[in-house]
Amino acid sequence: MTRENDAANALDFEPVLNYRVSEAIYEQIRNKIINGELKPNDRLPSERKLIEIFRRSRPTIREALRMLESAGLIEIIPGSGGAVVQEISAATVTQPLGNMILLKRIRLLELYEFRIINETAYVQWTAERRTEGDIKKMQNILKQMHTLKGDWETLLRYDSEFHKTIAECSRNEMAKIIYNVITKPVRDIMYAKMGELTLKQQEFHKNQLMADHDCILDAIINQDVDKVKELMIDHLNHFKHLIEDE
Amino acid sequence: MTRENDAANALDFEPVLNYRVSEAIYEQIRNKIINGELKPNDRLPSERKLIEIFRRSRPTIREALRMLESAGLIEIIPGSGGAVVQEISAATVTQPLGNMILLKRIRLLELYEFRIINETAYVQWTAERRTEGDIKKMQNILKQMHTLKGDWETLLRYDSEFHKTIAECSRNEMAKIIYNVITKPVRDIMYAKMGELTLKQQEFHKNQLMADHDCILDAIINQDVDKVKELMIDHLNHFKHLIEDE
DNA sequence: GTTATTAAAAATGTAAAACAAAAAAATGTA
DNA sequence: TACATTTTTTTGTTTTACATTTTTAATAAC
Repeated sequence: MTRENDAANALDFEPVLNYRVSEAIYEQIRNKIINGELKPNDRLPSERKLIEIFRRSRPTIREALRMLESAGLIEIIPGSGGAVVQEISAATVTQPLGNMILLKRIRLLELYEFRIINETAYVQWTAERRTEGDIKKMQNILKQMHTLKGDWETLLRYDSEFHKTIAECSRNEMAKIIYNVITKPVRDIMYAKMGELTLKQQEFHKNQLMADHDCILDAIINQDVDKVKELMIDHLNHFKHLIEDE
Repeated sequence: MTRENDAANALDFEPVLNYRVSEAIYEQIRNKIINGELKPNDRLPSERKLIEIFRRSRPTIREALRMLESAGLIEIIPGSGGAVVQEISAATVTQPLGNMILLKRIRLLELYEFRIINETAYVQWTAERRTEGDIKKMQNILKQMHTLKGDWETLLRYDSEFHKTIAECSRNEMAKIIYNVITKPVRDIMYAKMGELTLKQQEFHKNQLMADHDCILDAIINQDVDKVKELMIDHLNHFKHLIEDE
């Protein structure tokens, strides 16, 4: 830190940005969405009306709309007037995260390491806070899994649903968000790797998966926080090797 | 799942998208960046040249560029010809994730709970992986903090820098991202709350803050993983009440 | 009167031409 | 060579126009 920087920080100066009109328009609309003035399914004024409102040309307006769309904040349907404010989804985060993985800025092992400590926490919270309804929901998923003869794809879908339910039952909104964000890239790789294994190996993993889940749910029901933590760590470590050296 | 859906899935149909020319151009350029054909600091052709290459009008080209920019893949500097491919950074994930947190209106206590389990993990990783350089960096921050007489604002800035350094030294890219996303909303509230306290209370918290940090750094240096975990949990719990009932 | 068809209106998608502003490159001068 | 000025290039913005698609309204048929 230089002295100049300290002085600037103290005075709370900020670099002058937003010199582009389209960015300024983007900012204004974005803020109204962020602070709730514009809610999901609300319609923005049509392009022509936005021209009148902002007193700017149509290409400029359209560039702003393109940015909003790219950020996942609106969806534009031609013909039917006005862009529609979107319910923000995990995809808006999953996509750039996927980019980072593809460009090797994040190693999958780091992501998995991160997943382990997070899901361990979620399952602990769930063990503490689970309701009768939660238990029924999780039991149902496992029951369906057991009656399943099927392929890996469907099995992994149920596996994902089980973990997702745990995240939801943790009653922590951040847990849900992060779960959704992390899951996709990790699961994409795991599914691919699973296909490369022999049938015997696949069978082994399948049995392990279901046994692990059963134990975890038992511990959740018994609210055995320490045990559920250990079980989840073991469970995730069982499948860690599938994404190693990637 | 209906039978129709299953049939569609089996045939691997996908909805027809990309009807917009600007999106198709965006996709083409994005793919060249993702697969490495275009590397960071490479320059895209100028808008005029892109018009010739894609044989499309300028507004269409510009909308594609605006999308690429919005995704954090390029930066456009006026005058100096051509958009520059960006080194993809955590910011591309931080921004939409930040949007999500703001839009989901997550309760601060949930966010803080999430912060505790995450930062506890980060500090454990850091204790395991810290280098001599890491230690020096953290010692430096604490030294500056001790010589500081100042106000809460500067103190909290150093506090933030200490925690941020821990996240960075954890050598997990997700840790950095999540730290950056969580920090700001939590810290904004804490700073406001701190101002409402009496001078005596402020002094007490100030001393606690610095004592905690010293202990944590000691444990990091000694690579005492269990202890550092306890210390971080205690440290964050000391300040938890500042955001309660918010 | 109700329904189906058709035409009009409105909205987004795209194109072309023009000018402003700012940065880089080229030029000329000392 | 070093500097200042001019020219060129590039992005930012505006205006006008037309194509395409969807919605709405009007019209015709039953």
